[in-house]
Amino acid sequence: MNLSLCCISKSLSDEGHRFKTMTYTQFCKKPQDESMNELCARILHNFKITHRTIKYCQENYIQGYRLSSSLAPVLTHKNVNLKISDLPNYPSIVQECESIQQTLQKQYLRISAHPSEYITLSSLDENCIKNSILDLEQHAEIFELLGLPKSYQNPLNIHIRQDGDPVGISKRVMKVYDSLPNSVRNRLVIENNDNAKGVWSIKNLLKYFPNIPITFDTLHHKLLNDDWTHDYAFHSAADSWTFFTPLFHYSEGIVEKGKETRKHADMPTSYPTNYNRPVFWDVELKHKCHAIFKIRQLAANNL
DNA sequence: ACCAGTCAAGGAAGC
DNA sequence: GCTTCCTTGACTGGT
Repeated sequence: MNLSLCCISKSLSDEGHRFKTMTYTQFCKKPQDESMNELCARILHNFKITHRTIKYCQENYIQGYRLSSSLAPVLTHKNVNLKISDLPNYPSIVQECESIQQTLQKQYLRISAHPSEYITLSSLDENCIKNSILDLEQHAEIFELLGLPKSYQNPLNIHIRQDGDPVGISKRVMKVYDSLPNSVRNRLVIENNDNAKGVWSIKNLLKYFPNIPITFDTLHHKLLNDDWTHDYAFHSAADSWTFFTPLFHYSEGIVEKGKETRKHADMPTSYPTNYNRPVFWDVELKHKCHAIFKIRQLAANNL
């Protein structure tokens, strides 16, 4: 079973290896020089934490890693609008990324990313679209820095945030999609969602986005299955990846009043089913690496 | 050292 | 139609 760690290793985090961040509000509170120096230092630090986490995955035979979506905060804010390559310490960041590439060459790890939940390519507000594209482009810039191919082997996964008429929404999304740079478009995949009155089930994603790989998320599907069984949705989504190995999401919801909610649980009680197909699973459980180890154990016990 | 409040996004959902 | 919620982990400032 190919399992993938999402952003953070809880073990490393507990040892004090944590990402650093900065909000736009904080950035504005101090003189620009001072804030920029601090921001650059934090971003470089984040690449080093990423490198450390990648090594952790390799040491523990974890086959995939989802990059944090806040490696380089503030830069994509509309009033800042900087690329990583604009930073004064860019050479140091490049150096760290080259070092990460060397690490990746020693032992394969499938790298992916899940840009912000707030990305929307269907918005009627042009500024929202613009901000979303900036965010996606920054992710692509990081993938390029890591020397990753522009393909679904290293996917950028997003949701269709907006619910309503799927015809109009998909039309708007595809118009933006066609304008995206190759570095984003060639990696972009779409995940099912689970809003109570939502339309973006696996069934509808496949129907309205027939040429884009669809990410099957087990928990979202439980909450919005649109009359498709788990195995039918799994196989249909897997087929959409054609000759790439699908990267799916596995999670379990906290049970409240006898009902499974969309809130992610800390640890698994079960494990994902592959139906004998090759699949990678991002493990979206809060205890991160510990959840991965538990899934392995549960699966091994049932062999 | 610890704790509660803050931060960011844009659409959903509730009143 | 307006307000609150969602989500996350780290930052911030007060004790």
